[in-house]
Formats: sequence, structure tokens, C-alpha cells
Amino acid sequence: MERKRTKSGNIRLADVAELAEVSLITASRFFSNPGALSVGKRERVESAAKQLGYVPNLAARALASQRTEIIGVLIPSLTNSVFSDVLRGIYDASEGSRYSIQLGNTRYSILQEEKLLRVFQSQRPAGLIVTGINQTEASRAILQTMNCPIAQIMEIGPDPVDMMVGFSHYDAGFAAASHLLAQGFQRIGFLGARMDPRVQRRFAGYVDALKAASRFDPRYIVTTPTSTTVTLGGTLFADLLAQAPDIEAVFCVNDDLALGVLFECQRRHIQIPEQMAIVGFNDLEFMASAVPPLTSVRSNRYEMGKSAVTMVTAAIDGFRPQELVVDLGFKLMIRHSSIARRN
Amino acid sequence: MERKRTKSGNIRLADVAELAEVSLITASRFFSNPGALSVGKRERVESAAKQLGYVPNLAARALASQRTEIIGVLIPSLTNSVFSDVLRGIYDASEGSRYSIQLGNTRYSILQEEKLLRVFQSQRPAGLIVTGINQTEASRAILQTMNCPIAQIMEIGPDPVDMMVGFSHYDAGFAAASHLLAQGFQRIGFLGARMDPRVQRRFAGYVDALKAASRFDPRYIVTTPTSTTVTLGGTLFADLLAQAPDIEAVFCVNDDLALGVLFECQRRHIQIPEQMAIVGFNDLEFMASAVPPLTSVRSNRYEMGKSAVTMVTAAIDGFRPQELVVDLGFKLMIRHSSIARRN
DNA sequence: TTGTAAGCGTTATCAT
DNA sequence: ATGATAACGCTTACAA
Repeated sequence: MERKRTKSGNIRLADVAELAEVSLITASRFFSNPGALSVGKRERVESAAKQLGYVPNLAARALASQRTEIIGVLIPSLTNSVFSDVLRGIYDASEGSRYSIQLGNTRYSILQEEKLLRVFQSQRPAGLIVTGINQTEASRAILQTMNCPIAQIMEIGPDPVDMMVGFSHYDAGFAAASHLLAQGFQRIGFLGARMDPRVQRRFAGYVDALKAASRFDPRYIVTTPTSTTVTLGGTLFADLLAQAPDIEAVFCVNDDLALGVLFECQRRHIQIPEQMAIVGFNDLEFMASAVPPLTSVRSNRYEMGKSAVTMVTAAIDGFRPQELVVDLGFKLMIRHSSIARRN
Repeated sequence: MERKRTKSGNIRLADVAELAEVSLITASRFFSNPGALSVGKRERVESAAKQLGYVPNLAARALASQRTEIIGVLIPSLTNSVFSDVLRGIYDASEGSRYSIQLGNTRYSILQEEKLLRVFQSQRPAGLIVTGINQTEASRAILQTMNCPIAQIMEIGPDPVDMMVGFSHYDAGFAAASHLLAQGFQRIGFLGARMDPRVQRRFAGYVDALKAASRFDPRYIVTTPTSTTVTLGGTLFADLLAQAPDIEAVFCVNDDLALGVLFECQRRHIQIPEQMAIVGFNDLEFMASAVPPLTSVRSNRYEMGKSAVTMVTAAIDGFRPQELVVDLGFKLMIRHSSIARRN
């Protein structure tokens, strides 16, 4: 375990080459294309590298090769478990590849997103994954100049920057509301928090579904820009009951709110679904084991993250997918909480 | 918005210098130490950079300066909301600094941790944050060679690699069990999942507390290496009831399990806390708004992430903290679910 | 299969 | 305050 000392104190590829008695470039090739080396040299370089504890310098590699193996990822929240799932998909997929992930948290701010994009610019990432379709003009301009494959995730829409993986939140909101209507509920409330672009599109789906059935009433709607908590679900539900005591069902824009509503109903001894139907969104794991089990809209978040990485890495390698926009869809998980009394 | 084209197609500092009619190094100084420039040149460089849309190349900077502004972070899970909170603290703190975060997910595997540490080695991070104190021998060796400030987070223990921010999971487990004993419960169960090192230390605290009170009984213990879900909480609780029908209270090693127990009790019409007391761990937000509100152990996760970054960045700048080991403690949040019937 | 030479874009060093 | 020159550690030509 002797240690070569160079000016900088680091073991360089040159040190490995020297010990292995090969040229620098041969040592370099051992890492990029070992098959091109003769067996003897390959073994000598390998053992020399191990003996010296050589670790390649990524900065030097990036500078010389003019490319990195970094995929930049921009998500709006670290707390929201929706994004934990997406991230898990992203990290799982990246581990099967040679790419590493550089993560940025925009906190639901498109200005912060723009800022982080500028940071990413200096890293020269090989690919990019951004959340949603509501970038600023400046962000779009930056994305254009970065000329690397880009995936927008979480939702799909017109005018993709490059690739897209997601689903229609409008359709999902419409489907959730339609389900309640189909069950025969007439006075259907909406509880919304944070009201980010995707939440707003779910909301729009709800509004249109109710309007189509001539059941729309602004009194049924309670929203807040505040971020989501379970406790908030209870509070918003209390507000809703206050302004529309005859409400029969609630569509909560996410499952945390739905859980809060469940607890509030338990507190008030409101029977679910007999006196109040509940539908959530995201289908977090606890929805199925709640009492009663809660209806929700399942999206393929893990898959979304995984696909985004797969698409981006494939595109980096020159294999651009046939379909640039991938709709992963959603699935209404109908459970006891939204089954009509009369059924 | 004209665009300079160089061999590589990128705008280099040299292009900025040329346009500003200063030397390369003067342009460089504009970014590292603008105060050292005369006003005239400063303005010329600034406008030239803006005009060309210059973006510094981090790889070149890292290579030339022999340092980066990357802090590597290794956590065991992206799904566990405990780590979302820690991460939020980490990212929030990093945004106030000039450092960016490089995240790795070890999935509770110390071998994966070792692997990721090797990846980090090639990036030459300026600082490192790792989870827990159970690194492999090889990992410890790698950490030693990276000579950068390192913070171990989540728990504290003997023999820190460098710095530490966390709390004693043993003490917390002991405190939770002691609380139930103090309330007069005699047959106190333990529900555990995933059984990572910190969970095991909480378990050890529980065991010792019960033994000290001569209330320990292996029949009261149900654990599984499986990862945690709310549903699993219900299942484990059912197992516990089967093997110890006379159980009076349960200490769940995390809040998801506790929520699962709550639901299972609701399903079985078991009154909380009259027939069954529940204590969870982590104090996730929903614990306070459950029906009844659930007792839990609160840890300062967000602070933990934030402090780790603060300590590491301070150390990078040469300001090593007085106290290398910081105990952030924990707090028993006593709520209705664990108040004894006889009180 | 192997090697030589010339960068990659920036900062450190040493002058002036 | 400003500049010339030599690194930094690696890869991409191109050559043999």
C-alpha cells in the first residue's frame, strides 16, 4: 500500500501508467475500453491502479471529453411523498446506468427553477428531467441552449420542450368527479391546497365534470394556497361543512387532505360513506388500509421517474424514442369511502 | 445576442476577455474577486459576459483549482418521510451557501453505501454527510482518505469519523417504553419493521426499560425485516394480539406502523387508549390529528439536516465547531392514545 | 495494439 | 491593478 506522491498529492493516471510501465493513454484506455488492451498490459494496469488506489478525476474527465454523466433533476418538493416515489424511480433507474443524478428542489417556484437551471448549466449535464410544463420563458430558453435530452415529467401537455412522461391531471380530476356523480352523489365538494399547476388542472376537471352534470356550485369549493397537511384536510372540511352543510361527498386534491377529512368525520361521528363520501388523489399506501378504505386516483409515479431516466439516457446514446410524449395514465381505485348508499 | 463560436462551440472565459479587451486572468478574477478589478474593467467584463451568455465551466474550475463545491449526501431511503425532512433541511441550508448537494440512496445497505462512497471519491466533494454510524470497515477507510469534513447524522455514538449530529435512539426507545410503564401499563408490546440499526437501538431501549421494570416478555415482541407500511402495522398488530391477547399497549417503531395499528383497532372496535395504548415514533404530522391523537417521539430531523450542512460548510472554511458531536435530542409528544385509563 | 501531441477551460503562481 | 505562463488530469485526434 505504498503511496505515490505527486505535486498535488493525488494519484493520477500517469502514476498508474508509470507503475504499470505503459503509456498514459494505454492506462486511460483500460478504463474506457479495456478490450483494446493486450492481456498483459491490461493486467498490469489493473494491478497498478489497485495498488495505488487510483480514483479517476471526474472533473478532468469531463473537461477533456467535453461531456459529463450527470442527469439534472428538478422537482418542486422533497416533502410531498408523491415526489419521493418519482425520485425513487429516478434513482433506481440511474443505478442501472452509468449516470448520476443531480437534484434540485424548486419548492414550487418557477423562478427558483430558473435559478437552478442556471446552476445546472455550469455542470453541463448529459440530460435533464424537469417537473411539469409551466416553465418561465427564460427557463425554456435555457433548456433550449443546453442541447441535451430533456424530459418533462408528472403531466403531459402540448408543446413539449423535448420529451414528456406523465398523465392528464385534468382527465384524472374529471374522472374522480364523474365517479362520484355516477354513484348518485349530487352535492360534491372540492378541497384543494397548494394549488400548483397540476392541482389546478385537477380542479378544472372537477369543475367541468360538475358543470356537465349541472351540479356545479361555487359554495362546494374550498381551496387554499397553503401547503398540504393532514390537519389542514380537517380544517378545510370544517370550512366546507360550514358553507355548504348539505354536502354529500368531497373530492380531495390529495390523500393527506383526504385522511384529514376522514379523521374529522370520525371526530364528528359522520358516517362514511353513508353521510359523506371521500375521494382522494395519488393513492398513497395508507388509503387502502384506512377505515373505511378510501377511494383515490392512482398514478404511476415510480414508473414515471424510471421511464424519464430511461428515455433520457436512451436519447443521450442516440436512441430517441418513437413517441416523444408518453401518457402513463391513471387509475381510479374505487373503495368503500365513495360507494353510494343506494347501491 | 450575437454568439461567439469557438472550436468546441462553447463560450469560454477567453471569449469574454477578448470582447472586454482585458486579459483572460482579469476576466477570471471578475468572478472570484470582483473587488480587485478597476471599475472600468469590471463593467466591461460584466457586460461582455452577459452579452455572450457566458456560463462558467465547473469541470474546468474544479480541475484548475483542485477543489469543488459539492457536498455528498448518503441517505438510506427516499420513501421514508423521515429522510424527506432531513433532506429538506440539507437542501434548504445548501441554498444559503455556495455548495450544491450530490445525493446517494443506499437503500439501507452498507455495501451500497460503500459503492456510492467510491463514486463520490471521483467527484472530490468538499464535504460529506452520511447516515448513521454503521459503516463498513472499507467505507471508513475511504472516508479517511477523502480528507474533507464529514458529518454522520441521525444518531450519535462513540468513535465519530469526524462530526456528528443526531440523538440517541436507545434513549428515545427507553423513554417511550418508560412513559407507558409510568402510565401504569404492564403488558407493553413492541412492533418493529425494517429493523435498521437505529430501529434496533430503539428496540434495545424498549427491552431494557421493560427489563428494568421486570415487565419484559418476548411474547410481546413482533418484528419483521420487511419495510414499513401502514398496512403492515395492522398485520403486525394482529400477530401481536394472536400471540399475546392480554396486551395493553404497543410501542411502534415508527408512525406508519402506529397508524396501521390505529386502523386495525378501529376495525376491531378496540377502544384507544382504554383497551389499547399506542405510541409511535418520529411524530409525523398526521399523528396529532388522528382520532384519537397519537403519542409519538419527535426528533429534530429538519434541524439535523440543516445543522449537518452548516457544520460541514463551516469546517470547509476552516471553522471547525467546538463540539464535534451534537445531540439534538428528542421529545416525547404525549397525546391521548397513551394516557392510562386509571389516570 | 500502442503511443505522441495537442488540447479541454479554468485558476495559481509569479511578475510587473 | 493587471498580465504571461504554467499547471490541473484526462481524452481525442492522429500516427505508427
